[in-house]
Formats: sequence, structure tokens, C-alpha cells
Amino acid sequence: MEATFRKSINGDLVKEEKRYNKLADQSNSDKEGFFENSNVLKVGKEREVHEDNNSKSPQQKDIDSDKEDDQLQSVKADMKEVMEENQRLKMHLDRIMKDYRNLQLQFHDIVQRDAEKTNINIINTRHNECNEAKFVSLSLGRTSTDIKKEELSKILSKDNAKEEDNKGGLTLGLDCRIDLSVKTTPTEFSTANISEENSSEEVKDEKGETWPPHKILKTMRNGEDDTQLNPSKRAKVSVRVRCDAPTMNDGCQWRKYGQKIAKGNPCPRAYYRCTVAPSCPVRKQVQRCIEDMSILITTYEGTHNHPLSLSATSMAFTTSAAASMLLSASSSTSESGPNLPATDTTNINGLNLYLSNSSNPKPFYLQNTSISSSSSPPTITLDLTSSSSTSLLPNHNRMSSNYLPRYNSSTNILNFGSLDSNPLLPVSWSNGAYPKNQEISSLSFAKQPQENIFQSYLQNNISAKPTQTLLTQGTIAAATKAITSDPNFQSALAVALTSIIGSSGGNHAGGIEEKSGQILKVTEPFPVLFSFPSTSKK
DNA sequence: CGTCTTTGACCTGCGC
DNA sequence: GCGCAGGTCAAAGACG
Repeated sequence: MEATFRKSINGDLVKEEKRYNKLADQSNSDKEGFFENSNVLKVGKEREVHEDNNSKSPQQKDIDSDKEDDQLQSVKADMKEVMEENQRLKMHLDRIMKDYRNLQLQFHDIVQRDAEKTNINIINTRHNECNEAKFVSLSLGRTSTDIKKEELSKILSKDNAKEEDNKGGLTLGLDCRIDLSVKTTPTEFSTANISEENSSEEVKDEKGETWPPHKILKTMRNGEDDTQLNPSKRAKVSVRVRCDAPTMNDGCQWRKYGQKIAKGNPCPRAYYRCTVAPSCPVRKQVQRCIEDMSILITTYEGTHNHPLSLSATSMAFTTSAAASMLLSASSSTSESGPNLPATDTTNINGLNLYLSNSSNPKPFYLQNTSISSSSSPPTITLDLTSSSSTSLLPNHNRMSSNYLPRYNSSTNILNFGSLDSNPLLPVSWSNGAYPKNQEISSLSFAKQPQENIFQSYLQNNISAKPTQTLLTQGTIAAATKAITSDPNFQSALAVALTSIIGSSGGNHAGGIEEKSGQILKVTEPFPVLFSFPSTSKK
């Protein structure tokens, strides 16, 4: 960024210098031209000059010399202006560079401090392994590893190096890695940590040889631990959208690696692997809905270990938010016992959600195997096929419609922003409501004011105080508490969920209303995982 | 020629 | 142990 920044600033300076030089040249050429012409007049066309001089009156000569003086004066004035402007720009550049360095130093300090605290927390946590701990990962698609203190500077320097290489490409800097990679209890989101470890593993071996993805996967399979083998700890996020294209544009690059005819659906299921980074473990399955061929079901699994584009980040964010709810619900409901029928209505952290089996998909449902003792991984499905998703809670229609992702079938792009947002920029990380003079404001890349619940919530509750608490475990707890206790978030989430459920035809929502007496009111805090659920290998 | 897709073979987990 | 189904691999072909 610094390099890019320098380039742009320097570019301006160079332009100014060019302009200056041009003016200088012009003035010189004017002068030279004047003298040249004079010479020509004197030497080449002596006769003419003679005649000319003779033909000109003394008054005309004075007028000519006045004109030349005026020209010279104006050119000199221009040069002076340009030089002053150049000086101003240079001073501006210096000031900006100074600010940038200060910010960089501050960030470095914070990361270092957090690493120290994290290490302390890890030690404490290991002493209290029997105690359950709730985790929140705020990695927005990228995930974290147990970053050692000394590695931080490397990472920073690497990032800087990348930025040096990255010519003008903006990278979303919200990938601050938070992780507490400790031995986890069964209720913790260990899969996320595992995938993070895997995903962030060096793609190169000791010899510096780059491994192809399949080799990495094989290695990962050999070295994995038990939790990764446990399918009940994997979580998948399915997204149902109406889409005519073979696959929807979610901002990532995918490579198809397989296709199968699954039982019960004549439409083949396609398997895609994320190719943005060679070691990225994220996969997705794409299959047409048997009931409605226009509906495309995309199932995401795994955690991206690389920076994401804005639109991909949006998808990662939304799906991981859904996954977090699923995992939260999973861990919560599993405590109530494994004998609950899979289609039972279960109160999960205050959220009344219908659980169902995969053969009978509902517009929004949890497929919770920890309840049904099924072997399939838990899956959460987001149904984006309904156009009007705000049949309930009319007072919140505008909010919920803005908070819900929409799929634009014409552009084949999933849009997580507001209705009037640019479809090419599904999520803007800036917001008109965002307080100015916050350090995080430097992370704003888009300019459309939006009312996306997640982004605004992040901005208000997490991003707004990045230097103080975001990277500490205390912060994590605080953020979890803030997220889950904030009535705005709760109501917005309730609206979003209600909208999804309500859009399905009212039966389920009605059931919720009847049974709970209140629509999807979040009554208890639940852990939030802002990253993809992990990929678990066989 | 490199990249991507296709597709049959293979592997693995699970139920019987 | 066997068969089935889901998931993955990798060779071959297509494509730009």
C-alpha cells in the first residue's frame, strides 16, 4: 500500500514536475524562439530584417519588446506557481507518510500486545481445560492460527512485501487474525481452528518445494486429529438461489474437480474447489433443486486462507454468520440430548428453529446431527429464492430487506448490500454512519452508504475500537457479549431470520409464533463465528 | 502450451 | 464382509 500510495503521490509530483519542466521548456523555447527568430531575422534574412527593421517604426519596436516582456513575466509567474504547488504537494506527501508510519507502528504494537495476552490466555486456558469456553472468530473469511509473537513481525513484513508487489491492488485489510488455538472442549468450534491450522500451513515443505493442492490435502489427512474426523463438528452452509447459470458468482474463483449423480436427484452434483490460493481448503457443491430446476443449491465448506474480494468476503461473511448460528445451535441443542427427533421444533438459544432432515428441506432450517445422531455434518440452509422476504414484522421491512442478501439472476451476482447498492460491490465496508476519525476508517473502500446489518454492526461494535480490544481474548468475549446483547443486532437478526422463514409460506413462521409467542427473539447470547466452518477431510 | 472440464476409477464411511 | 453412496483423484480431452 505504501508503495502504491507513494506511486500515486509521486505520480502526481512527477506530473507536476513534468508540467513545471514543460513550462520551463516552453519559456526557454519561447526565449530561444525569440532569440532564434531574432537570429534568423538577423542572420538568415538579413535583408528582410534590414527591411523589416527599416519598415518598423520605433513605436512598433517598443510594443514588440513589451509583448515579449509580458510573455516572460507570465511564464515566470507560472513557473513560480508550479514550484509552490510542488512544494505544497511534497509537504502533503511527507505529512501523509508520517501519519501512515505512525499508524503502522500503532498497529504493530497492538498486534504484539495482543500476542502476548493471547499467549497468557492460552496458558490460562490450558490450566482450565475442563471449563467450557466460547469462541468468536472475526476473521471475515480469513482465519487465524496461533500466531507466535516473533512471527507477527514476519507476517507484517510479508504483508508489506506483498503490498510492495501488489501494484495498485487493494486488499481488504480486515483479516486480522484472531485465534486461540488451544485444545478445545467438544463445545468449542474446534473445527474452525483445525481448518485454520491446516489452511494456514506452509504450502512449501522443508526443501522449499511447492506442493500441489492434492498433496497438501493428503498430508493434511495424515496429520489431522480426531476432531477433524468427527463429521458432527463440520458445518456446511447451503445457499439456495434462483439462477440459470451453472453456478452463481460469489466472488471467488473455483475449479471443478468432480461431478456425481447423487441419489434422489437426477441432476448431477458438481464439486468445486477454491483456486484463489493453491492451499485454500474451501470447497463447494453445486446442485439443482429437484423440485425446482431453476433453484441452484450451493453448499460451502471450509475456510478461506487468503484475502477475499469484496463480494467473496460478503459471501464468506454471510455464510459464516449462518454457520456460527448453526454451530451455536448445535452445541446448545446437543446438550439437550441426542434423542430428539430430527424434525422437532427446538428452542435454540432463544431461537425457535425447525430442524429437519435433508430429504425434506425447509426454507430455513437446521440440520443438526448432534440431535438426530445422524452421521452427516450439520448444515444450515439460506433460502434466497424468495423475492419478498419481509412478510412479517412490517415495521422492519426496510431494515430486513436491506439486511438480507439478494441474488441478482440477471447479473448472476449475489448481493449482500442494500437494494440500491452497486451489484458489483455487494458490500461496502464503509458507512455514512461510521464515525469519522476512527483509525479503521482507512479500511473503507467503497463509497455507497449502506445499511447492512453485519457491516454496520461490525463497524459500531467491533471495528470502531480496533486498537483497544479487538485482538484480545477479553475483547473476543466483549465482542461476543456486545454482539449478542445489543438489541439492535438482536432485532435485526430476528428480522432477518424471520424474513427468511416467513418468506417460505408462513406455516413455519406461524408455528414459531404459536409456540414461542414471540418471533425469533434472541434471548440469550450465542457465540458468533465470523469464518467459514472448517473443512474436514476424510 | 497451459488451464480447465469431463469422467471413470478409486477411496472411505456407513448400514445391513 | 459386502454393497451402496458420497466424495475425490487423475488421465484424457477440450479450449483459448
